[in-house]
Amino acid sequence: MPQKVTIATVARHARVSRQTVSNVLNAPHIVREETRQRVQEAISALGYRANQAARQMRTGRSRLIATRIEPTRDGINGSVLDRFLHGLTDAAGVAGYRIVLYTAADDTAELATYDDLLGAYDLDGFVLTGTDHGDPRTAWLAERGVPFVTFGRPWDTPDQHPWVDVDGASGAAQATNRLLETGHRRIAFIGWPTGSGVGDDRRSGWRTALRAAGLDPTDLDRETSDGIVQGEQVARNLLALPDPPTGLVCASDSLALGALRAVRALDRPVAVTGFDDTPVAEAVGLTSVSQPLGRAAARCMDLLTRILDGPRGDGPHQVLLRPTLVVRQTA
Amino acid sequence: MPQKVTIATVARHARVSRQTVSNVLNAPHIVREETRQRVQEAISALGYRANQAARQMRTGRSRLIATRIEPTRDGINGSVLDRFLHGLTDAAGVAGYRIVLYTAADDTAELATYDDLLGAYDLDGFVLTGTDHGDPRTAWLAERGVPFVTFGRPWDTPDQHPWVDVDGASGAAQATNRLLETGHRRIAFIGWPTGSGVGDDRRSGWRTALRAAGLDPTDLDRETSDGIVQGEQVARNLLALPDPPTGLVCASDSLALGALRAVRALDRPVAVTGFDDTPVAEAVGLTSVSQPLGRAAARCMDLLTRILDGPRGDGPHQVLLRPTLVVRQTA
DNA sequence: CCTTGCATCTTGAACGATCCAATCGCGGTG
DNA sequence: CACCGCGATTGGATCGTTCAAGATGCAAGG
Repeated sequence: MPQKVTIATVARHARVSRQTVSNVLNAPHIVREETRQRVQEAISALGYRANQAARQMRTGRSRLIATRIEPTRDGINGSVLDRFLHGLTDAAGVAGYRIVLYTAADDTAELATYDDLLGAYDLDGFVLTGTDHGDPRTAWLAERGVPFVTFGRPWDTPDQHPWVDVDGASGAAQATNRLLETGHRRIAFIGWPTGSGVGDDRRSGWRTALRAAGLDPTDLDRETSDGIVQGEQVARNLLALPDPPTGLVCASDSLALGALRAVRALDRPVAVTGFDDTPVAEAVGLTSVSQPLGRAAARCMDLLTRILDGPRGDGPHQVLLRPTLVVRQTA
Repeated sequence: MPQKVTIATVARHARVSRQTVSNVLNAPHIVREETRQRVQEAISALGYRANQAARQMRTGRSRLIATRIEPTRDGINGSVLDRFLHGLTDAAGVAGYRIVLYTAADDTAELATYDDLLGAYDLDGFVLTGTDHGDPRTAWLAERGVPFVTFGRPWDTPDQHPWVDVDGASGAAQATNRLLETGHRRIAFIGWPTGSGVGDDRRSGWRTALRAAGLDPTDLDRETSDGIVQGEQVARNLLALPDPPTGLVCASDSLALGALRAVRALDRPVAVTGFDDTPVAEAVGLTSVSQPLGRAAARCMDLLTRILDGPRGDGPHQVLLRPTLVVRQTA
């Protein structure tokens, strides 16, 4: 049973005072080089690790960042957050932080959880995902001066806080352009009801791309809630038009999967693209828009540490990343 | 800017000593009822929350539990861990713990991370997932007396530590029996190479079910690494036999998806079942074995808190849960 | 009336780090 | 030779909590 190694142990071993050891760790430049090395050797010889609890008590900083883990609603889209979370954990580790998870049934419960996490664990900051119009969470956090970054744009308030997002319009445009390049002229969009920031963004990309090609998007724009069944129904509907589309750009892989089912019933080929490049897309060979989740997570941590670790060279506080189109069999 | 509320603030407000407040929180039975209520009122009136860092420094307990988040290897199976993680976070919250994430490139890095987490954050325990034969992690942790639970059986050493697992043999047997009940007599198994605990377990379930029905599994047992392409290839091979199987029990949804592709090329119907009931299975209508991940996570936390929060009524330290078969179109 | 025991509550110290103010050594200056 | 300035180092106080030991009050027992 090895004795506990504290800063005092290291100090004795290197024949300096505790404060000098502390300085070596927190302000190396004010310690003479020779002394610094001696202390460093003692640290690694003894396997010393600063006790976070003690440090936190004194400094009020925990080096802990919270993020929420969702109850895998759809199951398909869940994997997006899963991958983001992995990237976040990685990036946090590099920056010397750790990710703490929490769940919340609804918004009220979530705010209560914030209070708890801040009060009991002295969390340094939050990473929020899936923000939508009029999100109460950002206001709550901003009000209390808690550092946070959102993955997802604040759709109402312009740039009140740091965020990272993926350009959904660009993604949808890329998918649409791919179809245009392969000769399609009648390209429909299957998306969510207007009103959701993410959904409207993707829709606008499709619309813009069509218009840029001199085509009219009227009649080809459909709205439905997310899901395979819904996608199939809407797609069937579209394909029964007098002048049916030959390409379907979908706002999610779930919708695209449904669309694929509708297409399979036909004898003519219809191109389909999805969104998010979920494992399902890869499995069934669905062309889909892939979000750079690892990079997004890294940028989130970057923005957050910039706030936490003091005013470093500024750079932008808002980051918009471009997704890429992964071309497979369906388009 | 509200003043920080400490145990001393509460003590003053309730006109008792700090220690009495502490007792109300940690050992309510030794405080007079009347006093207890007065303190409780002060606590809620002031919105007091015990500072974890200070508590941790004194007790050496952090109420933090670590678990690893994997780099979504296959992508399909990733969602299993995702759902488990969500359940774990929930269960931990109820028990008054929080989940901290970490990643690790390889086993050596993982052990180093353990050291770091224990040294710096004083973690209370670990939940390990995906244990396999001769896992170095369990030995390392056990050696140092660190509390941990594994989700997944230790396949070599019999019951050295608490674990929770899902009965893969039962799952495969259920899938096999379903096919037997619907009239199938030639039922093949597509699994992973022998040597992996999980894979062998599932294979044995299929074999046992066949034997119990008086059927001979010889010739119908196949081994391949996980993946859609691999599944397709092996299935095609099986279906080309002189006396081909009419049902395919697969060790994973990935393999089953591949098998489905092979089947689609045929004109006769062949039943296929998968394993893990991933979102993909639901998406394509694949019959699959569903693991009770939420319950598994809850049992993990239960076993862990039993170790951490002192000797409660024992009960078993090993839990084997039964999966259920989700019947869809493919079988 | 004093002792004993029990229940209840209070006081001082400790956990391990950082912050603060004071001290030390040392070469240069008046 | 006393003094100064400056960088490097030191000891003490501090964060908020729990532990260990001591104090208090009350009732029963001798």
